[in-house]
Amino acid sequence: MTENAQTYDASKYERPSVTVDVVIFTLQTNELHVLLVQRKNWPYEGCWAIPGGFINMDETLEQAARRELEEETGVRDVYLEQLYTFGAPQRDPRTRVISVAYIALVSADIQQLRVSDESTAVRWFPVSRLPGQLAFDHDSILAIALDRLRSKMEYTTLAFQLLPEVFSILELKSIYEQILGEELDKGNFYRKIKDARVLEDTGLRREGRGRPTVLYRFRRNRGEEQFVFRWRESRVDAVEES
Amino acid sequence: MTENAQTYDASKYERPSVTVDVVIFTLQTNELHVLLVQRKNWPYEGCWAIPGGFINMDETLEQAARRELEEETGVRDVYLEQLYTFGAPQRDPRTRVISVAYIALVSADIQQLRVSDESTAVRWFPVSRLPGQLAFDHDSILAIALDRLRSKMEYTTLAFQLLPEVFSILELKSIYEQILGEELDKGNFYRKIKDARVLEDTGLRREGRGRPTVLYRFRRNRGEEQFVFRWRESRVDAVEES
DNA sequence: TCAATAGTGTCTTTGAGACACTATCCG
DNA sequence: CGGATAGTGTCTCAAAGACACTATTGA
Repeated sequence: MTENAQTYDASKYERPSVTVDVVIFTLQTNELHVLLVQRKNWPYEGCWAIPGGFINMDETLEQAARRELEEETGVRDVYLEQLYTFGAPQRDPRTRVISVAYIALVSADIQQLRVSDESTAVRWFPVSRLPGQLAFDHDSILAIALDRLRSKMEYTTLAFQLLPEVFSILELKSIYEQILGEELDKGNFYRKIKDARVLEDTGLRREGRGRPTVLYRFRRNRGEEQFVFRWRESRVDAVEES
Repeated sequence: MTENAQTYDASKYERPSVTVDVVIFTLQTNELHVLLVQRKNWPYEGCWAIPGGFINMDETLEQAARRELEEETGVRDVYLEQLYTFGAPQRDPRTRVISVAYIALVSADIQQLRVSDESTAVRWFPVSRLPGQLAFDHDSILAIALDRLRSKMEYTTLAFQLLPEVFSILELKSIYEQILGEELDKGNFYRKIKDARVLEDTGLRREGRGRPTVLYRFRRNRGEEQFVFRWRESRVDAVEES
């Protein structure tokens, strides 16, 4: 029988490595994109992968994720949430690596990338056109991240994280459509958003070919006014390790 | 700048320990209970804690969770799902320990416990009457587990995992009430359950003081007939690391 | 005035909740 | 019969969806 955590002698067991991987989403030209890095070394040399790295002994998991995120994109203070922890024994051929995956949502108007020392490239890819198979089990991490994103869109204000500071209601609608992969009724969308009272008129207008657009910003600090978006019935966000 | 995962030299970094903790729920005398073990050694000697242990290098996280579960309860083949990963640097005074927490639901009719070598006791506690403060950050792990359980009850068939093989509709209603902490309307409950077509009449009846009860079993293999329970509007299951 | 885009009103259907009613047993 | 428990029917109200309508601009 295995000894349990209660009489632990720190030096006694072999320890796995622990990494944090961050699936970073953004919206570009009205399409959902994900940030990938191209690996320079074995294993999966040349393959694209989800950015990540080892945790330091003195930081929390979330701090590690924010550090990775900033190293790749220079972005701070964005939405970040823990996704799932992947720990299949052979997922990394070098050694036992347990990876705590996070999702980050980066606003559409921020996009400076930094190629890290050990990658040959960093790029945004539309989620519908990925560059072949990803390294390690990153295909399934990404798939699970997308599921979670879709599922959370339906009952939170997550979508706002992807928009620039100021936007129109139809742009917001378009994000929902992008991510949910389905058309939404314009009238019903207007109604729902207005009823939810999560938007603040900026007084700005944007002129174009037709009638000018009213621009809003997201109303932060709505206090406890918790609110629920709901666009469809289905909701499945159980996650199974493969 | 930290080196990233791509040029990893296995021996180069200090590694954290990784444990799996399993929050095990069951239903006893119509009340939700959780399994706790009493610690024999430093730290938190004498405190109650969520059962858990170190992962082996050759097992998946889920296998480790199932192993722990079986060591404590002798139970196999129960519902198990990953909850969240806790990794604050000082959560364990001995060394850096990252803990992947799971939730397990154990059917009401199975209850043999095994006191592990390193605990002085193992016991079921009603979630409403816990034995003071738990060890480590286990209070917050348990709180998050309860939130998740409540939230998932509202749109999945999770509740069935807590029932014995055969049960009545009113017993099912009572589980929902226990976990959601609120009364449900009998008529509406009947309607919803019937409409959902997740039950199978066993042909059995149970006699008591009044009209006999029809007994059902959960209809497994409903194919793709995914279905949604929904009892209230609210749904918040975001999790923040403290 | 027309094309183009933004935004509103309204009817129908669905489903949740409240609650009163009926059913079947024991004594 | 009456008390006890199981189970059903039905009314109301609110929200979701479909879809037709109006509004405001530039060319």
